[in-house]
Amino acid sequence: MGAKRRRLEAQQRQRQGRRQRPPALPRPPAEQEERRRGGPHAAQNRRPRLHRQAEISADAERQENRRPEEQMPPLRRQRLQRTDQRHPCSPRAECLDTGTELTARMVSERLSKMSPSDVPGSRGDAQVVTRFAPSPTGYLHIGGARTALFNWLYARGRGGKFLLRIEDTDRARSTPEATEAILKGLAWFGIDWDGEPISQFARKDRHAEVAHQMLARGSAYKCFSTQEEIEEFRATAKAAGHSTLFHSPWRDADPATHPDAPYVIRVKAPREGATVIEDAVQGTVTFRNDQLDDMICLRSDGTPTYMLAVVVDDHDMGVTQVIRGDDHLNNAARQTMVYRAMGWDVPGWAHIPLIHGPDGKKLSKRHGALGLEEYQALGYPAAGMRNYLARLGWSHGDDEYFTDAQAREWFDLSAITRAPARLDFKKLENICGRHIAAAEDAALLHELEAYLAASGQPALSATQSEGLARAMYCLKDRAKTFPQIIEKAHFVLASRPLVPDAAAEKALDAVSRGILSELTPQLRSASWNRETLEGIVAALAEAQGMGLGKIAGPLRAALAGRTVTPSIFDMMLVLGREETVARLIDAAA
RNA sequence: GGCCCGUUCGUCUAUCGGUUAGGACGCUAGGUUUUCAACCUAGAAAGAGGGGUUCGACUCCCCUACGGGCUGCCA
Repeated sequence: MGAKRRRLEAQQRQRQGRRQRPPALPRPPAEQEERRRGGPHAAQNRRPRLHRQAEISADAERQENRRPEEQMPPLRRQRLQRTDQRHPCSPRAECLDTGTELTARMVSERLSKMSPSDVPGSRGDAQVVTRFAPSPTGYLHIGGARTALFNWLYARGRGGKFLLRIEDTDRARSTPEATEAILKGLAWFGIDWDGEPISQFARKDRHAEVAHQMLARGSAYKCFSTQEEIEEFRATAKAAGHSTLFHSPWRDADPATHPDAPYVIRVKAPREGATVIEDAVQGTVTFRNDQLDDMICLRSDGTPTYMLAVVVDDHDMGVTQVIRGDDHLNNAARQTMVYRAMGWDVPGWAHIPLIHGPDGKKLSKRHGALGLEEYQALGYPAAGMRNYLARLGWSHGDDEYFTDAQAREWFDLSAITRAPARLDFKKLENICGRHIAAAEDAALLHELEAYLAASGQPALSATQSEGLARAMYCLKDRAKTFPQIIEKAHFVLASRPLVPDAAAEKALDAVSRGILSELTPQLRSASWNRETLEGIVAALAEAQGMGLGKIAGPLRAALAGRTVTPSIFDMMLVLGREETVARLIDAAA
């Protein structure tokens, strides 16, 4: 309920933010800076904040949140991770030791080794910087593709930068193949990114460095509690019906009492007050700090946790808006603690709802296509996918069909819906059909050839390709997908002698064949243009005392060997006199 | 258990307290038509439930129900 209102407020704020950069209300320096940099958030909320702040503890006041990460396959990803992850045999340390070669080869090492300030989009510029941060553990999920699209549209529509970061810190599940699949998927989708993709794993030393800086600043501490102790605590708390948030006994311990044992570094989170997330999509979301625990930043093996890595990377990359799945909304509050601990500006947040299957349930394998490449293999054009996906969960008035340029111009975080949307293949097809009809013939042919390759079908011969190019004009306005173009293009892809399918066979009965043979001599001497051909066929129909429809059926069957084709006149024009006559003779025989 | 988010036609959505609740996809019925697609006309189709606030709530507040997320030395 309050949602809508919040959204409206956010919109207003956003509008203001865009017009008048500097925030209207007084905010802490850090926030102002952030607002100046970012678009949306910038404005985001501010209004309720004043009151709230009064009741929030001093250090909780500048909370905002932000942070990125994430990526995509929100839906089932969690499940997979959970199961995989809890696997007893996935000790991170081991993976780290032996997994070096797992680093995706497509992820530039050079970049990975750059110092933070060399990373594209580094602070300083006032421009918008967004990023897409997928985990290379599989294909590019359709939901992830949409997240990438939103980030891309937002940045590109504002002259900003769109970066790509591969979250490959899970050495056991990350593979170079998956990274490649993701990059390829994005390339097909038509989304380009600035600079080289960044490997999160390659930045682990920087993450550790930040963890130690927090330690030095006193905003983090060493915790020597063992996992067994923590588990035991949780079990007991749960049994007693209490909160399972773990409060480390080492939080305020005297360093002199520190044992010589493995430890993790935890953020010293505020325990009073609240952390407020100003989200461009979700509105103002408040979390009581006593609901947040001292999350671990650095594991006992010295590797960073996702919560830390994501914040450090987004900060170093200069990300101004974090647009990700709403399954991370809670994380935003926790990640905010790291930003505050380091004294960094919190980016603008935008947690978008996930995509559900046609039945309203979380998208899963039983819904069919999950990976973007599957959609390519199914024959949907990329432009149509972009349009459809952009419109799913986001709207711009009554506009349903639009170009990339319009999407970039119109896209706005405040117009994103907060409820999850379902995939509707009928509408997807409708939109795709419009894009195919509007596409240029040559471009369509290229994409169609890519479709054939992606779906494992044989490539076109030079003759077929040439024929398709000539026929495209009469194929594209009656097909919604590439398979449909192929179907209707059978007349130009097949060569004599044509083998009619059952339906076409039926149309070529004895009577029909007789009529066709009367047509042949007339066509031999006709001038080959539409008017003449239409006149000849119409005259023949009249002479036979039948309508054009009666004669078009057999003619269609003879020319294409199919019953679903372009107009018979278009086929004759594309095929030419010689081929047309030859096919009629074949059929009449 | 605790915290957070969500809920308008079948689906995607519009709606900034006052509308006959609009559009699109899909569907139904007609029309056009050389098949398919397209196109034209018409139609069916929605505010989860309950309390408030208000002259007036889809819009604001609360509760309930249902759905989702988080609650890890996962990301």
